[in-house]
Amino acid sequence: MLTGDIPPNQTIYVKNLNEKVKKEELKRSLYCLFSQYGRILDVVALKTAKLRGQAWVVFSEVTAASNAVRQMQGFPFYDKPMVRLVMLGHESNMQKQSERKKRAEESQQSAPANGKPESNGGPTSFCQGNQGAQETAPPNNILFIQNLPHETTSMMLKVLFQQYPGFREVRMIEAKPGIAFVEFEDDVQSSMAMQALQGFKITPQNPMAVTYAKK
DNA sequence: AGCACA
Repeated sequence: MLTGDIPPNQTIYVKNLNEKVKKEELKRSLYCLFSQYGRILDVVALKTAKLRGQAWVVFSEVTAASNAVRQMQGFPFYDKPMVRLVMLGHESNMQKQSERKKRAEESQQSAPANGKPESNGGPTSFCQGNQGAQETAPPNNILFIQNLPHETTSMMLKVLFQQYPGFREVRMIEAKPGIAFVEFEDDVQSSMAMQALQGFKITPQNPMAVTYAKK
């Protein structure tokens, strides 16, 4: 199917995950958390002695994987910082990885969770803002920002977003801390800003999640 | 610490 070169890998490896979290919930939360950066094909997590506390997240885009790796370093996930997130793809296991990827694509319909947290009594709050991954949401000149620290002001966001052409304004809702709307002149310009500031951390535990606003 | 699901 894929011609020529082995495509650059789009799988990231995470470790130092909280081993007390049940496998299904872990996968669901990872899926939700990483969906901010792009479409996810698969999440693998096992609870065997050797593999617990680790996971593989397969993105459909390499750029998404690389953004996720950069921006989620240190993110407090179930009380443990995600340390040493890495992108896979050394010659040593290129072969295996492209097999994995193929399997992931084939079994895409069994991708974990569509953002339906069934609160099994655990902190399943990592979906708090997935109103749909940005890749599937239709472009909009208005961006929806989530996961902001509650002390964020519109002034702070203005400083960040006005660097990008077409910036119009920031709107925040007093009653709903942690989110904001940022308007641009058109959706090409809003998209540029989204790419640039996706995952930007106002504090280390708040990588901002930028999606297109719903219409 | 730890690098793959069947």
